[in-house]
Amino acid sequence: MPELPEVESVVLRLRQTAPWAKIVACGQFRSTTARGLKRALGHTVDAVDRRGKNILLRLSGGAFLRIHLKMTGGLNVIPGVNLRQSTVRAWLTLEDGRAIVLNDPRALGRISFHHAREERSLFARLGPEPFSEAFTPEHLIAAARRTAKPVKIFLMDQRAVAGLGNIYAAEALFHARIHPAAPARQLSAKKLAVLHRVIRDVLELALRSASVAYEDPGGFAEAEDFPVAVYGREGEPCPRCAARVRRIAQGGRSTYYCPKCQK
DNA sequence: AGTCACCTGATT
DNA sequence: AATCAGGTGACT
Repeated sequence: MPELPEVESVVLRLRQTAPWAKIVACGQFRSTTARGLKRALGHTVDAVDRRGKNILLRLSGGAFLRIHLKMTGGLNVIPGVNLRQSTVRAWLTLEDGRAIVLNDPRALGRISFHHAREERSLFARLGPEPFSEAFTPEHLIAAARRTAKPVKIFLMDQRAVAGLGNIYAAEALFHARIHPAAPARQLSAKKLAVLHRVIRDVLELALRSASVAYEDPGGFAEAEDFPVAVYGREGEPCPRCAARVRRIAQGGRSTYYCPKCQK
């Protein structure tokens, strides 16, 4: 999926399509894609929120739909849904004819219906929003002290901070000059304070780039001008020191880093 | 913490 | 044919 910046750009775009007409029909091609979609019928979307990488469509009556785009999902509002389009996985048709469509080539994206009271437990294990006041250097330091994970796994885990994925975790560690395999608990408070700051910097810059993404209704477009330093650049020169970027596997995923800058 | 599972498409 | 992909939850 899109990581936090791309999800946020989807949310901002959805908000621009308000006011919303009543949801009058819905559909999905497989049972696993969505749960309880029909319970949204007759309601309107009152607000669109984001929690970590989750999109929340708050409905009249207090319930909400939780949408997770996973790796390749996209959420679009279009004049009408084209069910011949192979990436369409689920849709909500509005009374004015428009449709909210989950497009996802890999079909990993999920939608679920929840009552308002379920929100707390649903996100109980999700860490603070990176731009919230709750996400302080002290919070990151305390979380790091509690884990045995390598720092890159720790950042992707969503419990210390919500919204980082494979790309921006690697990019943040590059800018903080921290080796991705370093145990999080062994990092100094000073290093973690730097990491805290670069997480915000990286996400903010990515968010600006991501505002032009997701124009492609068939899926998602890559953020256009985010200056990727190491991700996907195995063998290419580090932009800071020109050493070759290295790729290692962590938790079954690729991690990219500069072996000279990140000790 | 690593591995698999969920899915499909692009690339080697 | 095999490997990889911006995620995450359920295993071991």
